[in-house]
Amino acid sequence: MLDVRFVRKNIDTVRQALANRQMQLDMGEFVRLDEHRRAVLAEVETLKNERNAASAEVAKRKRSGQDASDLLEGLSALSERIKGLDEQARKADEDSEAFLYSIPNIPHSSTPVGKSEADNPVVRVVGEVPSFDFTPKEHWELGQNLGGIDFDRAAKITGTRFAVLKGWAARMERALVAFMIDLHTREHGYTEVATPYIVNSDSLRGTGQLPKFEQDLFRLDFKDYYLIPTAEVPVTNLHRDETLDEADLPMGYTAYTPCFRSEAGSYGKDTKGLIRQHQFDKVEMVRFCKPEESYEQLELLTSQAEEVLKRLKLPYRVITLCTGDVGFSSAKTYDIEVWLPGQNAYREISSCSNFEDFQARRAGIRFKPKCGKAQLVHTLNGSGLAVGRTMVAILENYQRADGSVAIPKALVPYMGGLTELRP
RNA sequence: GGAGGGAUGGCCGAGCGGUUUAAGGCGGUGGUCUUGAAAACCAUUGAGGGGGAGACCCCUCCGGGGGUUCGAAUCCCUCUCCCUCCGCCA
Repeated sequence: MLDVRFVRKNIDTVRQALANRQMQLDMGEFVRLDEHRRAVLAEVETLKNERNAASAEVAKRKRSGQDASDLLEGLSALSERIKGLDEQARKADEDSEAFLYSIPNIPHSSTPVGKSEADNPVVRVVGEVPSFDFTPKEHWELGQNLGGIDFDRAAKITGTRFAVLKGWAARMERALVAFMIDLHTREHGYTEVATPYIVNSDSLRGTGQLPKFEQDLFRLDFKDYYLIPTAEVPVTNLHRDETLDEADLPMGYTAYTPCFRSEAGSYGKDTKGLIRQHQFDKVEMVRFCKPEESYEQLELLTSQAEEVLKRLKLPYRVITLCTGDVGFSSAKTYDIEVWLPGQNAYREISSCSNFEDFQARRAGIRFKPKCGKAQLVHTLNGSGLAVGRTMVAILENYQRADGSVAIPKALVPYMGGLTELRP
């Protein structure tokens, strides 16, 4: 959420940001709602001031045993008027806040202006794309031939967009999680956390999934609970409504969690394989920092996600999401795309974003500087990495002509010494 | 599932209709003292919103929501969460 006072004073900046994001939103409506809200507020506050003064006078007289019935006479009516106006003020507040919640973050000046994903510039290309003297297979074929990935039984147990991993594949998922978490905790200074996979709606509002993206979530038919779409939600909300110590910043958490997404609106997209599942595993990194350091923190975070791919010797490229493609809450996002020989394409495997104070404002996450008032932190997060897609990338990049697949050296210790998979 | 107890500022904790503009303590910050530090003492120390060029002023906030009242941290209803005991349970 943006600062209401910022929006009020910089309405044209907001309009430009919306245009750059290819979004239609009538900011004139916001101005009307905001002015109405302040007018009602001014009126009700004047009356409350009157009432408070009169009540204090009543108290004073009663204490000294004097009669106060003349004062009491009009007060009942005044209170009734306040009650009515308070209701109007509440409504006006709700309306303008609802509008404010629908305004996306302002893209950072370094976020390139563009209409769609076609305009995302490539920042760097890393690693060598492997060449094959045979036609490389796609991962689902490899995975099924090697007896590790079973989509049919998953469909029986649950439905489409689920997978059962068996034997080496189940172990590889566990190995990848351990490998990534070890890297981030031992070498990148992150604190590992294990959080609930179910969160309440306050948490989802805090990170910006609600109110706008309810259709992407699995909502439980129990209380106000949702399955998490990413560990970003529980981990960022660890510090919701807290004031952090300046000395602790910047700080980072890493967490492994499954993620649950309804994938509403993506019917027919990536229907085969592990790329787009209702449930997938992900290792996430979340950072909290001071405003002035958040862009260097974004570079750091991105490099830490890239390090996973470097260690696994998987070729990838980094792109900057342009204004037309960057997420609702993000001011700047780098996507890391891994090379998939079977698809002959780069596919997203990590997304690293700086939300500046957009989430912190919603979630009430502050820090107290040595001198001065508490101010909002900046929050960042990035996948480090999506585990299923990492497995996809290993299968496709490490495949051989005979259908066997080598295990990346860095992963061998985590696979109990296993160096290759054979049909 | 049953029966009780609780939720107050960064933290602990008093308050149980109008001298609460939330006592007191801890912590934080500034100062006095000191070569420096500690101790002691003094002062200061929440958030959100609105108005104003500014000095400042006003409104709201004692877990959430609703009610009673001229007036609610305080009384009533309701929800959430935490604790204790019983039952069930990985």
